[in-house]
Amino acid sequence: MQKQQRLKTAAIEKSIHRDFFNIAISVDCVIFGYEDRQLKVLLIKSDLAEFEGLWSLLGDLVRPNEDLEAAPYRVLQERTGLKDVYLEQVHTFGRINRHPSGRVITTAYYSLMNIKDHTLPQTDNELHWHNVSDIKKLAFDHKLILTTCIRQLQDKIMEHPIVFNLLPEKFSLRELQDLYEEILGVELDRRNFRKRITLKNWLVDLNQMEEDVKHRPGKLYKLRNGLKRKSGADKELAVS
Amino acid sequence: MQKQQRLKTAAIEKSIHRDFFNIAISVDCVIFGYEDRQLKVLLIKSDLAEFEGLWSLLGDLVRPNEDLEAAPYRVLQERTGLKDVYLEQVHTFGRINRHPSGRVITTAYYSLMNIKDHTLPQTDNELHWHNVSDIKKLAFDHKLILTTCIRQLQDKIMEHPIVFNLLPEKFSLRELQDLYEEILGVELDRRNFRKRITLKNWLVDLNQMEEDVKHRPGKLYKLRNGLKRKSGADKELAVS
DNA sequence: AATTAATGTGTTCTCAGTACATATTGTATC
DNA sequence: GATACAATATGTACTGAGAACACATTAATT
Repeated sequence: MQKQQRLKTAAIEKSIHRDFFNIAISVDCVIFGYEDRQLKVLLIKSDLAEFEGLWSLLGDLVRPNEDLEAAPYRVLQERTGLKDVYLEQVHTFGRINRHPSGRVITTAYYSLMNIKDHTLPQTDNELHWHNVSDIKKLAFDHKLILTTCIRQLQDKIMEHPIVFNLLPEKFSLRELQDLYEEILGVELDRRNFRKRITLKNWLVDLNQMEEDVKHRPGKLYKLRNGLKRKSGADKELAVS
Repeated sequence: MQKQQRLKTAAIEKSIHRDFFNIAISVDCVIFGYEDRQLKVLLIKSDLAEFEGLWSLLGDLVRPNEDLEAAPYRVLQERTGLKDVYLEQVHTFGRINRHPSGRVITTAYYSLMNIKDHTLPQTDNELHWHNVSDIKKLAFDHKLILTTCIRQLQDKIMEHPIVFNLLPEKFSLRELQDLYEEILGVELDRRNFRKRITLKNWLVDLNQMEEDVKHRPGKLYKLRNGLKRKSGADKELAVS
């Protein structure tokens, strides 16, 4: 077995020069947005013949001189212009035939952003927000990746103050509850929801009221300072 | 931006033939065991000059015709002879310089196995169990990987019946509690622990007693049928 | 037979989460 | 301007998991 370990190391060195070990690695970003009470995801038209007419996640190959964690940030900045976004690594997918052009293993990240804060580059009309609930089929294994990310998002939002990345700075409790209901796919009791949220001490009452609403305006809140993490994806930079 | 997408696909195709995109991908396995009230991990002596005298996790490059998820199973079988093990994907690590021999991105898995059930290959004296609490430094970024896996293990054991993979088939509640205390790094109240565990309905009372213990023997239990998953790592095979 | 050191079990308390009803406020309608 | 409407705002009782805590039981040792 010791021999095997040596072989392994030798193989790593050779892999830089031999086709045999050539496996590409990419990142794919599930970019969530929220608008009109709908959870949305940013997709781009696939340009592979195999997937004509299908949409796909935003992704790119990891560059040789780029940290893995840096790649999704780069993709996001290239596509949306956004720099400071919430990003989280979710899972790495590597079935042999998941990419028709060759062997590509991909690490999936999800990101949460406020759609209204930044308009998409107008030059690119192949880039659109899609309602998550309308998505039936995607290119590659991207539907599976999307599903995995949604599940992880659902598991996290009650414990961690992350959904606020999807909302404007000021929001009402009703807006917040709508968002939770949309992500979790369930209806929540208004009184209990308020209690749970206020108990967590995530919010600051701004002593302001909603404007331009049809009925009685609600109070406005914002996320408490210090809770907005740019990313949960930098485990690799943390102290060991 | 549309152009960029085309470039991306072209790049994927070229990457199979060009050195420029040559990034190797490996898997590393954090193989946990438990013996003498100590959480252990299986390590191998590193044979890289850069890491002389240091230990490292068991890993290998992913093969071109091998699903990513299959790689850690192969590594485990090669190293330990074990086939049916609990395996879970944890995180993918890809800092540029994490491997001295070249650019290698690695996906980390952890595994839980019962040390006594299978002796290690005697041929390989560079392969040993180490107490997790004694480990200070490892080769590569393997200490960080280990820490990440331990944290994930801690997060999971109260909700999911997985630690039983570390125990013999029959065990007493005291043994189980010792194991939980060792993994979590805390002391637990015996009465509350029993209540929490029995409430989950994971265990079957075997109506047998411990033998060869110095004092009053305790009852023996086993994991209920149907709860022992071989793996939680096959997300990619699940229904989308 | 007495001692020891473990196993085995029950009660109370706290707190988060759930179920549920009524008062209040601003808008829209007549 | 009075009324209806539709949303916001808030309080109370119930349930169940988890934590704090004390005493009886059993088998091995002396």
